[in-house]
Amino acid sequence: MKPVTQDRPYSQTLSRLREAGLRPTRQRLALGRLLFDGGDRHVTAEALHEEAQAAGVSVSLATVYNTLHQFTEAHLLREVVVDSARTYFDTNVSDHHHFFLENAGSLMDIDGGKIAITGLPQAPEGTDVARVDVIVRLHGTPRPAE
Amino acid sequence: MKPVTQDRPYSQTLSRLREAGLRPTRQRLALGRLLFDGGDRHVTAEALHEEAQAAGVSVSLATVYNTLHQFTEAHLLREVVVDSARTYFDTNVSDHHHFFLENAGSLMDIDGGKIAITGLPQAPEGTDVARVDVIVRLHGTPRPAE
DNA sequence: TCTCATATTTAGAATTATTCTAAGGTGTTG
DNA sequence: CAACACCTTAGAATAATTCTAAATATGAGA
Ligand SMILES: [Mn+2]
Ligand SMILES: [Mn+2]
Ligand SMILES: [Zn+2]
Ligand SMILES: [Zn+2]
Repeated sequence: MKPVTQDRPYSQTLSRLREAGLRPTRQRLALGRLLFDGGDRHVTAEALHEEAQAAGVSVSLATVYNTLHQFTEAHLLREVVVDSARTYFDTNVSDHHHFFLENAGSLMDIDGGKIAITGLPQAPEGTDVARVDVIVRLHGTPRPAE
Repeated sequence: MKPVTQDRPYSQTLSRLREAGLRPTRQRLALGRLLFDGGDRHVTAEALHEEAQAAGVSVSLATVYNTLHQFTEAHLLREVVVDSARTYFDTNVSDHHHFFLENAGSLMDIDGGKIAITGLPQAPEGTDVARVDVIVRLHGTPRPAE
């Protein structure tokens, strides 16, 4: 009888990789589980790399970058541009927007269905709207009022 | 009788610098004129540096960066984050949003007064909204329909 | 199961935007 | 004009990301 390993197939990483035509390598499976198990996440390459190390998964930073980009091409992730210094990858690929806490560098989702934008001028001749991003930039309040 | 030089005081760069407490150096005056003469502009440090060279103004790239940041602190400029590879500086400091043509890397203003965003959830406890950015990402259409 | 072509990983070098350092030049004020 | 703080700048340093090219793993077929 097989022992119940700590395999957590919640994320169905394996089938996701298959559908995307990506070989289920040890690295991609491990990163996929870190990314897709549990809820929605916003990660940088560096942060995911450290998380992998901490989880005992040996993956190079180059592979983390490769994998994040491949997952993005496969629409398993999307990029969020909020900071010109680092790139965030988002496991939530549905239509949504973001709170960005500039101090902490952390992102929170805003459901796309809850927001409406009116009065947008039409896109210039010869262009198509690829996406509309709303970023609500937040600053921590120094002291909670007493 | 003084010749009519190509000084174009349209931008009132000198008085702007004075108000900001910045010494009107040759470099800051030249960059200020490039930025503020004529209409609203969206520039990268590199692009402004090249423009200065082309205009025969000798300024180092480090000074272009310093100046852009000082102008931003003085609210003569603002930063626009649309691309995680480069920082854009915007001479339009009024409330507005952007079209971003991803192919060309160019920005176009959308008047802030024309847009309304409804349904935004309130900012999390302990945070203040510093700004709301709307970015409409555009892709060029391959062929104009005939 | 073995083989082999192909996909993948990776260390380390390279690239690129931006920032830093520290030394010399400039604007302002008395 | 002197004095000093402010500025500019060349070049080095940083940091995120990409590239290179060599080693390794995967999977289809024998
Ligand atoms: Mn401010
Ligand atoms: Mn960078
Ligand atoms: Zn998100
Ligand atoms: Zn603008």
